Amino acid sequence: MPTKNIRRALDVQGLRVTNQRLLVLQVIQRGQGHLAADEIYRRAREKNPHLSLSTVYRTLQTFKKLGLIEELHIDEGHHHYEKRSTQHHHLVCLGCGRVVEFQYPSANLIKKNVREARDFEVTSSEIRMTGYCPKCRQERE
Amino acid sequence: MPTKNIRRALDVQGLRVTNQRLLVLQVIQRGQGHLAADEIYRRAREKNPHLSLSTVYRTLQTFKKLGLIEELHIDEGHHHYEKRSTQHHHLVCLGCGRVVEFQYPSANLIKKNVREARDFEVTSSEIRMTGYCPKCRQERE
DNA sequence: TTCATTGCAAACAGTTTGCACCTTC
DNA sequence: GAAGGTGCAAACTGTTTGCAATGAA
Repeated sequence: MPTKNIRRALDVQGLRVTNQRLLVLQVIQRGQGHLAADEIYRRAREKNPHLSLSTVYRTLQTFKKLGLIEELHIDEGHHHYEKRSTQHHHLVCLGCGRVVEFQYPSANLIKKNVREARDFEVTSSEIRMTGYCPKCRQERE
Repeated sequence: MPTKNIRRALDVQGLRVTNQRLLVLQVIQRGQGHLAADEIYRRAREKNPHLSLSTVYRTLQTFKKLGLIEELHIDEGHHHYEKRSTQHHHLVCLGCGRVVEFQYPSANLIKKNVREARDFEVTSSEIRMTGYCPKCRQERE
Protein backbone atom coordinates (compact mmCIF):
# COMPACT_ATOMS: atom_id res chain seq x y z
CA MET A 1 0.00 0.00 0.00
CA PRO A 2 1.52 3.30 -1.03
CA THR A 3 1.99 5.98 1.58
CA LYS A 4 -0.63 8.09 -0.09
CA ASN A 5 -3.38 5.63 0.74
CA ILE A 6 -2.32 5.35 4.34
CA ARG A 7 -2.41 9.10 4.64
CA ARG A 8 -5.86 9.16 3.27
CA ALA A 9 -7.07 6.38 5.52
CA LEU A 10 -5.78 8.21 8.55
CA ASP A 11 -6.93 11.60 7.32
CA VAL A 12 -10.50 10.54 6.83
CA GLN A 13 -10.72 9.72 10.52
CA GLY A 14 -8.97 12.89 11.59
CA LEU A 15 -5.96 10.86 12.66
CA ARG A 16 -2.43 12.10 12.35
CA VAL A 17 0.26 10.71 10.16
CA THR A 18 3.22 10.01 12.40
CA ASN A 19 6.54 8.35 11.81
CA GLN A 20 5.61 5.62 14.23
CA ARG A 21 2.48 4.74 12.33
CA LEU A 22 4.22 4.71 9.00
CA LEU A 23 6.99 2.59 10.42
CA VAL A 24 4.72 -0.01 11.99
CA LEU A 25 2.73 -0.31 8.82
CA GLN A 26 5.87 -0.69 6.76
CA VAL A 27 7.07 -3.51 9.01
CA ILE A 28 3.78 -5.32 8.67
CA GLN A 29 3.75 -4.93 4.92
CA ARG A 30 7.25 -6.21 4.51
CA GLY A 31 6.73 -8.94 7.07
CA GLN A 32 4.79 -11.30 4.85
CA GLY A 33 2.02 -12.45 7.11
CA HIS A 34 1.16 -13.02 10.77
CA LEU A 35 3.66 -11.13 12.88
CA ALA A 36 3.21 -10.97 16.62
CA ALA A 37 3.19 -7.59 18.30
CA ASP A 38 6.58 -8.04 19.92
CA GLU A 39 8.13 -9.08 16.64
CA ILE A 40 6.75 -5.98 14.99
CA TYR A 41 8.19 -4.00 17.86
CA ARG A 42 11.59 -5.64 17.47
CA ARG A 43 11.78 -4.98 13.77
CA ALA A 44 10.49 -1.45 13.99
CA ARG A 45 13.04 -0.59 16.65
CA GLU A 46 15.83 -1.38 14.28
CA LYS A 47 14.79 1.75 12.45
CA ASN A 48 13.62 3.79 15.38
CA PRO A 49 15.06 2.63 18.72
CA HIS A 50 12.90 5.14 20.57
CA LEU A 51 9.66 3.51 19.60
CA SER A 52 7.76 2.15 22.56
CA LEU A 53 5.86 -1.09 22.80
CA SER A 54 2.68 0.63 23.87
CA THR A 55 2.76 2.72 20.75
CA VAL A 56 2.97 -0.47 18.76
CA TYR A 57 -0.09 -1.84 20.51
CA ARG A 58 -2.02 1.36 20.13
CA THR A 59 -1.07 1.58 16.49
CA LEU A 60 -2.17 -1.97 15.86
CA GLN A 61 -5.55 -1.25 17.38
CA THR A 62 -5.87 1.85 15.27
CA PHE A 63 -5.01 0.02 12.07
CA LYS A 64 -7.36 -2.76 12.95
CA LYS A 65 -10.22 -0.32 13.32
CA LEU A 66 -9.31 1.29 10.03
CA GLY A 67 -9.35 -2.13 8.41
CA LEU A 68 -5.75 -1.82 7.25
CA ILE A 69 -4.67 -4.95 9.05
CA GLU A 70 -6.25 -8.03 10.48
CA GLU A 71 -5.83 -9.60 13.85
CA LEU A 72 -5.49 -13.36 13.91
CA HIS A 73 -5.90 -15.81 16.74
CA ILE A 74 -3.50 -18.37 15.48
CA ASP A 75 -2.07 -19.70 18.65
CA GLU A 76 -2.47 -19.34 22.33
CA GLY A 77 -1.18 -16.49 24.39
CA HIS A 78 -0.82 -13.73 21.88
CA HIS A 79 -2.25 -12.33 18.70
CA HIS A 80 -0.83 -11.98 15.26
CA TYR A 81 -1.32 -9.24 12.77
CA GLU A 82 -1.08 -9.11 9.04
CA LYS A 83 -2.01 -6.75 6.31
CA ARG A 84 -5.46 -7.11 4.94
CA SER A 85 -5.18 -8.73 1.58
CA THR A 86 -6.64 -11.48 -0.50
CA GLN A 87 -8.45 -13.84 1.72
CA HIS A 88 -6.40 -16.73 2.90
CA HIS A 89 -6.44 -19.20 5.72
CA HIS A 90 -4.03 -20.81 8.09
CA LEU A 91 -2.62 -24.23 8.67
CA VAL A 92 -0.68 -24.48 11.91
CA CYS A 93 1.82 -27.24 12.56
CA LEU A 94 1.60 -28.49 16.13
CA GLY A 95 5.13 -29.81 15.88
CA CYS A 96 7.21 -26.86 14.76
CA GLY A 97 4.70 -24.04 14.96
CA ARG A 98 5.13 -23.16 11.34
CA VAL A 99 2.11 -21.47 9.79
CA VAL A 100 1.27 -22.18 6.19
CA GLU A 101 -1.20 -20.02 4.38
CA PHE A 102 -3.61 -21.41 1.92
CA GLN A 103 -6.26 -20.02 -0.33
CA TYR A 104 -9.61 -21.58 -0.34
CA PRO A 105 -11.83 -19.98 -2.93
CA SER A 106 -15.02 -21.61 -1.77
CA ALA A 107 -14.65 -19.91 1.58
CA ASN A 108 -16.71 -17.17 0.03
CA LEU A 109 -19.42 -19.64 -0.65
CA ILE A 110 -19.44 -20.72 2.97
CA LYS A 111 -19.71 -17.10 3.94
CA LYS A 112 -22.64 -16.59 1.67
CA ASN A 113 -24.37 -19.70 2.95
CA VAL A 114 -23.89 -18.73 6.53
CA ARG A 115 -25.18 -15.27 5.87
CA GLU A 116 -28.32 -16.65 4.36
CA ALA A 117 -28.89 -19.46 6.77
CA ARG A 118 -28.24 -17.47 9.92
CA ASP A 119 -29.14 -13.97 8.85
CA PHE A 120 -25.72 -12.92 10.05
CA GLU A 121 -23.80 -10.13 8.37
CA VAL A 122 -20.38 -11.71 8.06
CA THR A 123 -17.48 -9.26 8.08
CA SER A 124 -14.61 -11.70 8.18
CA SER A 125 -13.96 -15.39 8.17
CA GLU A 126 -11.01 -17.54 8.92
CA ILE A 127 -10.43 -21.22 8.49
CA ARG A 128 -7.81 -22.47 10.84
CA MET A 129 -6.52 -26.01 10.81
CA THR A 130 -3.99 -27.63 13.04
CA GLY A 131 -1.99 -30.76 12.40
CA TYR A 132 1.46 -31.90 11.44
CA CYS A 133 3.58 -30.91 8.52
CA PRO A 134 5.40 -33.62 6.55
CA LYS A 135 8.65 -33.08 8.40
CA CYS A 136 7.21 -33.22 11.89
CA ARG A 137 5.09 -36.19 10.97
CA GLN A 138 8.22 -38.11 10.03
CA GLU A 139 9.95 -37.19 13.24
CA ARG A 140 7.00 -38.40 15.25
CA GLU A 141 7.45 -41.92 13.99
CA MET B 1 -19.48 -39.03 28.51
CA PRO B 2 -20.09 -41.50 31.30
CA THR B 3 -17.68 -41.59 34.21
CA LYS B 4 -16.47 -44.97 33.12
CA ASN B 5 -14.96 -43.56 29.94
CA ILE B 6 -13.25 -40.73 31.73
CA ARG B 7 -11.73 -43.20 34.12
CA ARG B 8 -10.42 -45.22 31.27
CA ALA B 9 -9.05 -42.21 29.43
CA LEU B 10 -7.15 -41.18 32.53
CA ASP B 11 -6.13 -44.68 33.39
CA VAL B 12 -4.54 -45.39 30.06
CA GLN B 13 -2.14 -42.51 30.66
CA GLY B 14 -1.42 -43.52 34.22
CA LEU B 15 -3.30 -40.46 35.44
CA ARG B 16 -5.36 -40.44 38.60
CA VAL B 17 -9.06 -40.03 38.88
CA THR B 18 -9.68 -37.20 41.29
CA ASN B 19 -12.79 -35.36 42.38
CA GLN B 20 -11.48 -32.18 40.87
CA ARG B 21 -11.04 -33.74 37.46
CA LEU B 22 -14.45 -35.31 37.50
CA LEU B 23 -15.99 -32.06 38.61
CA VAL B 24 -14.33 -29.93 35.94
CA LEU B 25 -15.32 -32.35 33.25
CA GLN B 26 -18.89 -32.41 34.48
CA VAL B 27 -19.08 -28.65 34.34
CA ILE B 28 -17.80 -28.62 30.79
CA GLN B 29 -20.22 -31.28 29.72
CA ARG B 30 -23.22 -29.55 31.23
CA GLY B 31 -22.02 -26.17 30.04
CA GLN B 32 -23.08 -26.54 26.42
CA GLY B 33 -20.15 -25.11 24.52
CA HIS B 34 -17.25 -22.66 24.85
CA LEU B 35 -16.78 -21.85 28.51
CA ALA B 36 -13.88 -19.70 29.61
CA ALA B 37 -11.58 -21.02 32.31
CA ASP B 38 -12.81 -18.61 34.95
CA GLU B 39 -16.40 -19.47 34.22
CA ILE B 40 -15.61 -23.15 34.63
CA TYR B 41 -13.92 -22.26 37.87
CA ARG B 42 -16.91 -20.30 39.09
CA ARG B 43 -19.35 -23.08 38.34
CA ALA B 44 -17.17 -25.82 39.74
CA ARG B 45 -16.71 -23.92 42.97
CA GLU B 46 -20.41 -24.02 43.61
CA LYS B 47 -19.94 -27.71 44.21
CA ASN B 48 -16.47 -27.63 45.68
CA PRO B 49 -15.52 -24.24 47.12
CA HIS B 50 -12.04 -25.48 47.86
CA LEU B 51 -11.14 -25.97 44.24
CA SER B 52 -8.35 -23.71 43.07
CA LEU B 53 -8.05 -21.88 39.81
CA SER B 54 -4.68 -23.38 39.06
CA THR B 55 -6.16 -26.83 39.31
CA VAL B 56 -8.73 -25.80 36.77
CA TYR B 57 -6.02 -24.66 34.39
CA ARG B 58 -3.95 -27.77 34.93
CA THR B 59 -6.98 -29.95 34.45
CA LEU B 60 -7.91 -28.22 31.24
CA GLN B 61 -4.42 -28.81 29.87
CA THR B 62 -4.64 -32.44 30.86
CA PHE B 63 -7.99 -32.93 29.19
CA LYS B 64 -6.81 -31.14 26.12
CA LYS B 65 -3.90 -33.53 25.79
CA LEU B 66 -6.20 -36.47 26.26
CA GLY B 67 -8.43 -35.11 23.54
CA LEU B 68 -11.43 -34.94 25.84
CA ILE B 69 -11.95 -31.26 25.25
CA GLU B 70 -10.98 -28.66 22.72
CA GLU B 71 -9.47 -25.28 23.21
CA LEU B 72 -10.91 -22.49 21.10
CA HIS B 73 -9.53 -19.10 20.27
CA ILE B 74 -12.81 -17.38 19.85
CA ASP B 75 -11.98 -13.96 21.09
CA GLU B 76 -9.05 -12.01 22.32
CA GLY B 77 -7.57 -12.25 25.73
CA HIS B 78 -8.59 -15.66 26.87
CA HIS B 79 -9.38 -19.15 25.67
CA HIS B 80 -12.54 -21.13 25.67
CA TYR B 81 -13.00 -24.80 26.19
CA GLU B 82 -15.68 -27.20 25.13
CA LYS B 83 -16.14 -30.91 25.04
CA ARG B 84 -14.98 -32.62 21.95
CA SER B 85 -18.01 -33.56 19.96
CA THR B 86 -19.45 -33.41 16.52
CA GLN B 87 -17.57 -30.88 14.53
CA HIS B 88 -19.06 -27.46 14.53
CA HIS B 89 -17.90 -23.96 13.87
CA HIS B 90 -18.34 -20.53 15.35
CA LEU B 91 -19.96 -17.31 14.36
CA VAL B 92 -19.07 -14.45 16.66
CA CYS B 93 -21.15 -11.29 16.88
CA LEU B 94 -18.97 -8.22 17.16
CA GLY B 95 -21.83 -6.31 18.67
CA CYS B 96 -23.00 -8.40 21.58
CA GLY B 97 -20.29 -11.05 21.71
CA ARG B 98 -22.77 -13.84 21.31
CA VAL B 99 -21.33 -16.99 19.77
CA VAL B 100 -23.51 -19.06 17.50
CA GLU B 101 -22.44 -22.54 16.54
CA PHE B 102 -23.07 -23.92 13.14
CA GLN B 103 -22.46 -27.17 11.41
CA TYR B 104 -20.82 -27.19 8.08
CA PRO B 105 -20.66 -30.66 6.65
CA SER B 106 -18.33 -29.79 3.81
CA ALA B 107 -15.70 -28.77 6.32
CA ASN B 108 -14.55 -32.33 6.07
CA LEU B 109 -14.08 -31.91 2.40
CA ILE B 110 -11.92 -28.88 2.95
CA LYS B 111 -9.91 -30.90 5.39
CA LYS B 112 -9.40 -33.64 2.88
CA ASN B 113 -8.41 -31.21 0.17
CA VAL B 114 -5.93 -29.47 2.36
CA ARG B 115 -4.43 -32.75 3.43
CA GLU B 116 -3.90 -33.75 -0.15
CA ALA B 117 -2.76 -30.42 -1.48
CA ARG B 118 -0.39 -29.64 1.35
CA ASP B 119 0.60 -33.05 2.58
CA PHE B 120 -0.46 -31.92 6.00
CA GLU B 121 -1.97 -34.29 8.53
CA VAL B 122 -4.90 -32.27 9.80
CA THR B 123 -5.97 -33.01 13.35
CA SER B 124 -8.54 -30.32 13.82
CA SER B 125 -10.16 -27.51 11.94
CA GLU B 126 -12.25 -24.57 12.87
CA ILE B 127 -14.11 -22.08 10.79
CA ARG B 128 -14.57 -18.86 12.61
CA MET B 129 -16.57 -15.97 11.28
CA THR B 130 -17.21 -12.59 12.76
CA GLY B 131 -19.94 -10.17 11.94
CA TYR B 132 -23.21 -8.84 13.26
CA CYS B 133 -26.29 -10.72 14.35
CA PRO B 134 -29.69 -9.47 13.21
CA LYS B 135 -30.36 -7.65 16.45
CA CYS B 136 -27.05 -5.81 16.58
CA ARG B 137 -27.30 -4.98 12.91
CA GLN B 138 -30.60 -3.21 13.53
CA GLU B 139 -29.21 -1.27 16.43
CA ARG B 140 -26.33 -0.08 14.33
CA GLU B 141 -28.64 1.73 11.97
C1' DT C 1 -1.53 26.97 19.26
C1' DT C 2 -4.16 23.00 19.79
C1' DC C 3 -5.08 18.46 20.29
C1' DA C 4 -3.79 13.90 18.91
C1' DT C 5 0.00 10.97 19.80
C1' DT C 6 3.96 9.25 22.18
C1' DG C 7 7.12 7.21 25.85
C1' DC C 8 7.46 5.67 30.23
C1' DA C 9 6.12 3.24 34.13
C1' DA C 10 2.71 1.19 36.47
C1' DA C 11 -1.51 -1.59 36.27
C1' DC C 12 -4.10 -5.50 34.45
C1' DA C 13 -5.91 -10.06 32.98
C1' DG C 14 -5.17 -14.57 32.01
C1' DT C 15 -2.19 -18.26 32.76
C1' DT C 16 1.73 -20.89 34.73
C1' DT C 17 4.84 -22.54 38.33
C1' DG C 18 7.36 -23.84 42.92
C1' DC C 19 6.62 -25.99 46.88
C1' DA C 20 4.67 -28.25 50.93
C1' DC C 21 0.76 -30.97 51.89
C1' DC C 22 -2.71 -34.36 50.55
C1' DT C 23 -4.84 -38.36 47.92
C1' DT C 24 -5.04 -42.09 44.83
C1' DC C 25 -3.32 -46.37 43.62
C1' DG D 1 4.47 -45.93 50.80
C1' DA D 2 5.33 -43.84 46.43
C1' DA D 3 4.05 -40.99 42.86
C1' DG D 4 0.86 -38.07 41.10
C1' DG D 5 -2.34 -34.18 42.16
C1' DT D 6 -3.80 -30.08 44.74
C1' DG D 7 -3.96 -25.38 46.95
C1' DC D 8 -1.78 -21.31 47.72
C1' DA D 9 0.91 -17.50 46.65
C1' DA D 10 4.07 -15.67 43.82
C1' DA D 11 5.86 -15.18 39.09
C1' DC D 12 5.17 -14.48 34.11
C1' DT D 13 3.42 -12.90 29.61
C1' DG D 14 0.88 -10.20 26.68
C1' DT D 15 -1.72 -6.10 26.66
C1' DT D 16 -3.72 -1.70 28.36
C1' DT D 17 -3.78 2.77 30.65
C1' DG D 18 -2.65 7.42 33.16
C1' DC D 19 0.02 11.18 32.61
C1' DA D 20 3.32 14.57 31.31
C1' DA D 21 6.00 15.73 27.31
C1' DT D 22 6.13 15.98 22.21
C1' DG D 23 4.93 16.92 17.54
C1' DA D 24 1.56 17.22 13.45
C1' DA D 25 -1.80 20.19 11.60
